Amino acid sequence: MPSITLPDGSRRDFDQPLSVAQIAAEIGPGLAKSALAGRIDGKLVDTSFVVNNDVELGIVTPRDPDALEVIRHSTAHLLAHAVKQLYPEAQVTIGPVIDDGFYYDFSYARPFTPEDLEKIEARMRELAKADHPVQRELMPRAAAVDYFRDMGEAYKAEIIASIPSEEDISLYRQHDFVDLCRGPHVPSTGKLGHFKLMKVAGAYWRGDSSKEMLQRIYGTAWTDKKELKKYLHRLEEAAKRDHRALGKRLNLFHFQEEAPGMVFWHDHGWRIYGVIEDYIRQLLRKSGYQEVRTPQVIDKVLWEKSGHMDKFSNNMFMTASEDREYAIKPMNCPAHIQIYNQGLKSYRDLPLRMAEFGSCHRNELSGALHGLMRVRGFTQDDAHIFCTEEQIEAEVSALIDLTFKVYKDFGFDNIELALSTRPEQRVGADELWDRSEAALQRCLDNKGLNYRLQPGEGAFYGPKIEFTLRDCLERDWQCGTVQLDFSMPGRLDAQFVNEAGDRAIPVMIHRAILGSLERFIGILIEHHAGAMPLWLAPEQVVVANITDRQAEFAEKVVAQLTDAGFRARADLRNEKIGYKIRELSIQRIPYIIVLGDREVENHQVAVRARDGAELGSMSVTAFLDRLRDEASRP
RNA sequence: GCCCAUAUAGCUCAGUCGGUAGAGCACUUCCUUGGUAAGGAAGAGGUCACCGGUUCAAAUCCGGUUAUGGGCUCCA
Repeated sequence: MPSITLPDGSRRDFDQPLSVAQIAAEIGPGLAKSALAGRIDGKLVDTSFVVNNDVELGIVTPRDPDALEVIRHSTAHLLAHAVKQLYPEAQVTIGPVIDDGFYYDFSYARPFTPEDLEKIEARMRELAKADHPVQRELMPRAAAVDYFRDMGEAYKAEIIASIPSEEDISLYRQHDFVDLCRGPHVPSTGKLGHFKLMKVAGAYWRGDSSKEMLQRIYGTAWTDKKELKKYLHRLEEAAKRDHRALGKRLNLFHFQEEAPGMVFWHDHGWRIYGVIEDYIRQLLRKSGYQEVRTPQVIDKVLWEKSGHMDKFSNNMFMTASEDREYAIKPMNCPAHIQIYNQGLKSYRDLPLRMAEFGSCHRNELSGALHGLMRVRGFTQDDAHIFCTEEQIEAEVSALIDLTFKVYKDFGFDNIELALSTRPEQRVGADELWDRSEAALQRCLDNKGLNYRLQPGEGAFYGPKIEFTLRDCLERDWQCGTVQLDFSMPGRLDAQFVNEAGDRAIPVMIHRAILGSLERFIGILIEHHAGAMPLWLAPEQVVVANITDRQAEFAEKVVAQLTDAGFRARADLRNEKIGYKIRELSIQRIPYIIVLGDREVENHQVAVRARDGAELGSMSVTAFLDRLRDEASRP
């Protein structure tokens, strides 16, 4: 007879098998009412699951971290239930849980409209209110295939038929709706309610772009009303930070129809770009890199040799002149090898670290473009390290440290790592892949870093470590990358003379820290909501006079600030001070200096910080000290 | 590239049933010299994304193209 260990360590013995729901009721009526699922020895089960041996049991209530998973999954079923009632000809396919919610893919003759979504959501609420019990049943696989095929659910039948095992299939039934599912689910639809349908989009059947397009309905679901509201609020906040809107408002950059995916940088945006470039450049010098610059247009022959034409010709911009075909440089590594190849290298030259603010163009699919985040023309903070196999670990280790430092300087502390291993389409012998994957893994392990394994996600020439940073809205951005490459140096004839006097092929490490400057600036804009930290702000100080009488003094103050290396200007327009302050505040200027007759008389400046704080009057020297202190970080 | 939606003044957006275009902000000029988030008045500003079709008549209806947005796919 079952003996149940509860999460608090207490044990209860029962003299007959009981369901999770019954056990919850034994513990307390409140618990029985709020039970959504059970967790048996760490595995989630339905509340109807019958316990007949000794286990550890947790009751999943809305307060349990696992509750969201169950609720979202069940809400996806509720969505499919409503769609089948309203549009019986629609076929169901899959409906998984995702970050913040769920989706369900349907096959239907026409796209769902926003009005359809409203109707569906209303029906979902009715079904939830009716509190239909959700029941699990088992069916042999072959019978399940027939069952769904007879219902006209060809996609479901296909999914079931592709499940390899011969074990029974579990189905979940609620009212007149039944779906294939592993579960678990909430005991009845009344447990659901804090959800909202978000949008419809197209999605390929089985994620394959050669297969038909389905209608995907996205929804969000939470354990209570407050959580749902919090999520919707977070979306609003994210929308307010959209770098495309801020880029326009702050006059940083624009895009236009004639150059899709290519940035027109305006003065202020280009200042940010320049500050970042200067920062990286100064870091490169300290870290033993040489900086180079390579051509934008290079004969296609080089790209054939490197293997890029083979794999990426669809995404490369081509041009021709005098019967020669050229590619617009999509990446910098082959060009860097050309520099490396000038002059015979010795093992004493290694490691040789070569960096470039590499301007690249890739003809990304039009539908993939997205503001600064996904562009066709961009600049990588790229570098390649030529080294021996023995040097890999030290180099990669230093790169990991360097990357963390850069992110920290830009205000990102929350960084995740991933190790991506050999993809299906690749160059190089498996033995090389074994060695390079092991080398990266050793680096991560030796540093004691946690990382996610991403099998098959490596580059075609080697495995990689990827750095993902999380911004203040908890969104993830993959930026940095360290890639090992045992193939390309050999393909492009890179060599060095080793200690024995023989020719050997160096290993190449590809690495970028920011990724692309364009994208990184987009991330910065959103992370800071346009209010760039002082050292990055395009305009650091604006000096505003109250009347014409202070114009001359204002110019003098600006000159002093500019001489000290700060980005400052005067706002001498014939406008009231309140008007100027409002406008400059909207422009997110870090410091506004207000000058009236008092300041002129005392030879002081009245300082107002971006957050609205008035810092009082001080001498220009004192203000400069403050600026220097703040801007010296990093 | 695929699915859906959108495109009107510099910006944000209205524009009903097909009858030649409207607001706020910004801009220009004038008045105002005002102490910490919008002072007042006047003025100028549009081939309604582009190409074609229907119609006596198209911002409006239809088709195509381009770009953008939300997804999918892709991402060296």
